[in-house]
Amino acid sequence: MGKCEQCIIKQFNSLKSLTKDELVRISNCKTSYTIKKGTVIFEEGETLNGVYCVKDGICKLSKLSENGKDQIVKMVVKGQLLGQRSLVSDESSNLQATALNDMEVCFIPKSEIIADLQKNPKFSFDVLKDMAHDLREADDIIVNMAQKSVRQRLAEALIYIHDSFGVNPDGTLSILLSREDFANIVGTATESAIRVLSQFKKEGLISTIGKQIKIEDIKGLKRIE
Amino acid sequence: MGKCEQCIIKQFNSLKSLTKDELVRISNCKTSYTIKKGTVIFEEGETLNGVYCVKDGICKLSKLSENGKDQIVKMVVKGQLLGQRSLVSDESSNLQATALNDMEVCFIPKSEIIADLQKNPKFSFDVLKDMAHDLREADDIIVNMAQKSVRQRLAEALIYIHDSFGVNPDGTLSILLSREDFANIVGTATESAIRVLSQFKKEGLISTIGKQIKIEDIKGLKRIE
DNA sequence: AAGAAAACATGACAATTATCATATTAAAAT
DNA sequence: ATTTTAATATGATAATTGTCATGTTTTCTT
Repeated sequence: MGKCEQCIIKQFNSLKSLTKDELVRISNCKTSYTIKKGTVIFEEGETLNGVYCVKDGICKLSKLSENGKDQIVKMVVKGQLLGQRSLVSDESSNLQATALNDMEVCFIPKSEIIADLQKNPKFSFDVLKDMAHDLREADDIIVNMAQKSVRQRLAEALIYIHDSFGVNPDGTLSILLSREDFANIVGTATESAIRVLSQFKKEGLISTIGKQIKIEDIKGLKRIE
Repeated sequence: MGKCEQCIIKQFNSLKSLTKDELVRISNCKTSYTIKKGTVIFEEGETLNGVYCVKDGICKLSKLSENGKDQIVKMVVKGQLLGQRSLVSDESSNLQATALNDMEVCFIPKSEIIADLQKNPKFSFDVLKDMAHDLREADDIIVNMAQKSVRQRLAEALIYIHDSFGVNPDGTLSILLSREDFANIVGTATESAIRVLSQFKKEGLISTIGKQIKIEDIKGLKRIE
């Protein structure tokens, strides 16, 4: 029983519906990679012929807009899959994936898994549930982007990162992002993100230890309007 | 062979993978409705126990934000399904559906179609493809909302409506929206939407016949930065 | 350890967008 | 047909956010 089998089950929780045989076969043809921080894993427009299973590290999924800014749409962490949509659609990727720190991934060729998707209805129904959930999340992001201020969006981004990816033993956010990354998550200028974070600090909502951010008053952040 | 069978095949183009037997059965248990303009078909938080198949008319899918504004996330027209996600997820709807004009719909109970989704792998794979496509579109909207100006977003909304839903014989957009609806699509104040549309008119990019809008210079709209 | 480069920070100002006030016009109701 | 209501329009102003300049700190390189 390969290590990939366990890894894959945890994340893409749809994969729990695969049979043992299916998992073993997939596990056998995986390839492991180490990806260095800052590396572009795949680019916008690139055709993916498989999925990456993230064993360790974090990456961002972003899309370049015409004004040259890179909008971060989603972050993928240890225990999740990268490039799921390539399994289902023949279109090229609409997003770029970039490692935010050193990563360990394993690659599963599309050819290995697509037959399961088409033959195992329970499996594909589970994947469907996953996508429906992603779609719902995307709706929420659209509304936030359209209706909320930079201050609100940044507060929510901090809360989201805190709740979804957790904190280090010292209470700082476990994911270390540059100010530019924060700007690209909330869709604002880097200077604006810096200013708002400074403001949060002055107000005692967050504190910083070097580049690390610690949320001091999560209720206060939630109260921002 | 019921009329619904044809209707359903056209739109949710995933339904093409259903067998004839499956379609006939579904067709038999459908219920037809007439929905008047302005009617709320379902609300945010409501649990849907089926899908609506739009035979005629248009509706908007929107989500109320905390500031009281209603962000339009998607528009559903004749030949499309409404509430697909309820088939797949047990979560309640995150969106509200409101008829933009008088509509003809038929309702298919979830119980009738869910078994097919779980037993017919080709069918559910096709649905999966559809959702992957929707997700890609949602990414694009997020980037637009985050990175583009109101002027750009409104120009793109006009082009989108023009290209996706077509025009009347006199060249006006076939979908008639209020200025407030336009504001809620691009995520801005009603006054701002009105101002930008007036500006477009002054610049000769669009013209108006009453409330109807006609695109006069689509290349000009696309050139807006 | 010193220098170069990148990231962070902040001020000054411009551009964009929201809000409030108030007309004007169009649509609906009686 | 006339009143009432809702939608459209526009000005004035405030608030938010972006851009450019510049300085400081941190990180990386050699």
